[in-house]
Amino acid sequence: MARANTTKRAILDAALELAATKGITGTTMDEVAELAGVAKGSLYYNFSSKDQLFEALLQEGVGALADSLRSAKGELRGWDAVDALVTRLLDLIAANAPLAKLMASEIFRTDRAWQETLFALRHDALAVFAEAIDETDAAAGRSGIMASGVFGAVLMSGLEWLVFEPERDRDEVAAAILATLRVR
Amino acid sequence: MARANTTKRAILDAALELAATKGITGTTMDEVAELAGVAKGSLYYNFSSKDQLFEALLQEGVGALADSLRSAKGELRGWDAVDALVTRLLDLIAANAPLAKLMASEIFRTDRAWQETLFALRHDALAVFAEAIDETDAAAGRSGIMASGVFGAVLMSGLEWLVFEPERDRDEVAAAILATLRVR
DNA sequence: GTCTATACCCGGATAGAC
DNA sequence: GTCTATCCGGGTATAGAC
Repeated sequence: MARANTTKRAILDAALELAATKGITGTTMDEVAELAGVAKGSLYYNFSSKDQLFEALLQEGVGALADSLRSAKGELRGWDAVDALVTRLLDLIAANAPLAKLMASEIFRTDRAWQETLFALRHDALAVFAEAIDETDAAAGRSGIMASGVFGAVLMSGLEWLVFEPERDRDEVAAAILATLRVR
Repeated sequence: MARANTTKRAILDAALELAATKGITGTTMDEVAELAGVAKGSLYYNFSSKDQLFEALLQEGVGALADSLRSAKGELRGWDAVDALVTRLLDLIAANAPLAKLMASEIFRTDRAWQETLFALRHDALAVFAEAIDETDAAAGRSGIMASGVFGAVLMSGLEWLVFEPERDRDEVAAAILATLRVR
């Protein structure tokens, strides 16, 4: 069982790294097995199919993201909370760029086997932003759209930074994002 | 030649529609041929490969997007220009949701045959936003990051609207996006 | 310029030994 | 629980008739 868990871990890590650059459909089970250092048979011992492997991967990754956002909000309210969430999300993206890339490319796909799962996870993460925005005076019953906007701004700026301008430092990027948003 | 052009058009339209939901890798040439109403051989007569077909598709789509943004900016400067660009981009997304989905999923891929092409197009589109931001007093040498943020906010809010909350009306969505941004 | 038919390979999944 | 070997469907691309 401990053995199984470390194998599972290796498989999930390999799958994430490959999918971040090649996409999920573009990643083959052979490649995952090779990078994980296990035989292909072991993939299918630990996961029932390729779809189920990537569903587990997204569940773990996006679930952890939502949890971290919730803890970042803590007792903060309104724009203060949005400010803290933006910064936390940027740090999460920086610490897990492969997951961020994968989210960016999967978030609007509606044909996947794991669609329901991803939709729920996406909702959990955005709900934290929406909740904070609802505590401001700008929400006006459209905090869902606004939450997506803030999330999208951070995601795209964060990946722009990591992929195309990695020489910049984190504080500068955080400040740039906050400068475009009506925070405070 | 006129014949070839209409065939090309049908192929490109079919390819875009399919790729918007299934992704490029997940779209097969057989499916494109069937939806376009032509035989598979005609695909390869008009485009040398699947990669080249999708490169042409992105070139056409993102190129037109950049042109439209530039014309929306016109003589406007600073926050007024950002405001106009946000609204125009939202309209472009609404009018061409499949392209918007495709962009969202392809923009951070770095392993594609058409990587160079897409990078240049992406730069053209973002440059219009960056230029407007540079005309404000908030740029501080980081207009590239800020432009990505604004673009990401509009793209994600726009797709949130079209994919998950289509009952809202366009003006409401535009207002919600602008309300999250420090415009004016 | 468009079609049908086919070559060829690669990817997901399974069987069964160890 | 992990391996190797293999099956089989489906995918890109090409050949050649019309």
